[in-house]
Amino acid sequence: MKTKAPHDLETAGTRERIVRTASRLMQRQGYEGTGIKQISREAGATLGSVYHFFPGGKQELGTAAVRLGDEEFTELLREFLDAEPDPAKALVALTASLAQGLRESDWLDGCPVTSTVVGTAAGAPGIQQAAAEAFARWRAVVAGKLVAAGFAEADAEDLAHTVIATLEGAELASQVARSETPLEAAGRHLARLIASYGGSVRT
Amino acid sequence: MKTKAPHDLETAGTRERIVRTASRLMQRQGYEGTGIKQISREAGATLGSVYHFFPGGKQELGTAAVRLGDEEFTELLREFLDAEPDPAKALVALTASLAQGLRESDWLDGCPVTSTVVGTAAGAPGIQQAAAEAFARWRAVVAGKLVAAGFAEADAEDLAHTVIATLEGAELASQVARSETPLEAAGRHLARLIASYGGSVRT
DNA sequence: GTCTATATCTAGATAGAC
DNA sequence: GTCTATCTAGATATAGAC
Repeated sequence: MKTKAPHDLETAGTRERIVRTASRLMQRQGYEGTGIKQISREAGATLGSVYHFFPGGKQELGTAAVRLGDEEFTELLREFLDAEPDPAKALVALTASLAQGLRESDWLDGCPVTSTVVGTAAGAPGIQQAAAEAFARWRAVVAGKLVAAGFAEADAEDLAHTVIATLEGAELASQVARSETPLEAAGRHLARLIASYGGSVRT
Repeated sequence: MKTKAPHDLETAGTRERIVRTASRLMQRQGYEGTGIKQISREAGATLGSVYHFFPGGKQELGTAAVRLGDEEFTELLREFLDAEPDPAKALVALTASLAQGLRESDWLDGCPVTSTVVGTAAGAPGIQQAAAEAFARWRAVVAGKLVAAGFAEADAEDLAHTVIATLEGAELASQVARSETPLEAAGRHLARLIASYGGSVRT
């Protein structure tokens, strides 16, 4: 990798400022609800710069935004899974963190990938594919952790599907209900499900 | 109830044709991606009729569309839960049915409530509230079934959160991945989770 | 790479005849 | 209740100077 991504918008290059602003706006307003002019304005870039870096227009921007959301959640996932040997406990901590993030944003910042891809399946295949790749990567990270914790490969990949699906659904449910309860319950129940394979976590 | 809803668009009244068309389009394209003119055209109604029945404009239409999706999924949920005494087995059958519906629509028809509400949290509180009510109703239906199957009230309501969240997330994951696997795994794992409370289902 | 100006189109919404 | 015509504002995207 040649380009290192600065973590604050001020010192980031123009292209990166645009992608990050697009991701943040689409996370809150969805793909169709976000305008390129709004992105360029809030990113502190001109419309010409946006089309300079993204000649494919809005679809290319949406794809880049989904990929950024992919990377960010992959990192968060790894962070929590690496911090705790027991995958069940790590998932409980992760759901608590997701709930906290939602509440702190006044329930506005859900999953950026989900928010961006929903409602685009018809006319934006690049975005849909980028979202599919994100989900697959997250599943692979979870499955890897489960294997490391002693699960059989087949069980781990199978469980990873439900872990990711439940995290997504619970984040959505928490956002809609404006309540930590769905995510909190999801964390406990995923831990219980994992423990049912013979692990040591009791809930 | 005074008005009975006909189940085919041809014999339905204008107002109902509009709501059903709006729900179907927003299910596929999202709220922001669906235009009122497109709705009126595909519903076989004029723009004047749309604004006659929905003077609140697009937001009122979106709210009505979410309520329709609420009713439809409530009915589907009851249908599957009533057909089978064991809630775990009923959920496995339900996930299979959801997966079949997704595949048959070429992965276009996900949850109409989710598709409509995502990306509208900011500027359409009525839609967000209608979606929250839908999720709450579905949870109540699931919790009622679990109580009837012998679960303690607190466990039932707690589990219902995760059942609904996992169904939502798995339907989304299946749609994005264009694969039945996430829904199929969700059904099995929810059954296993329920069985872990001392039930009789083995998976 | 950045900027301004603009072309083209469609959105949501309204007015008023019938 | 239904229809057509229209208003205004915003969208995506492009052109071309700097």
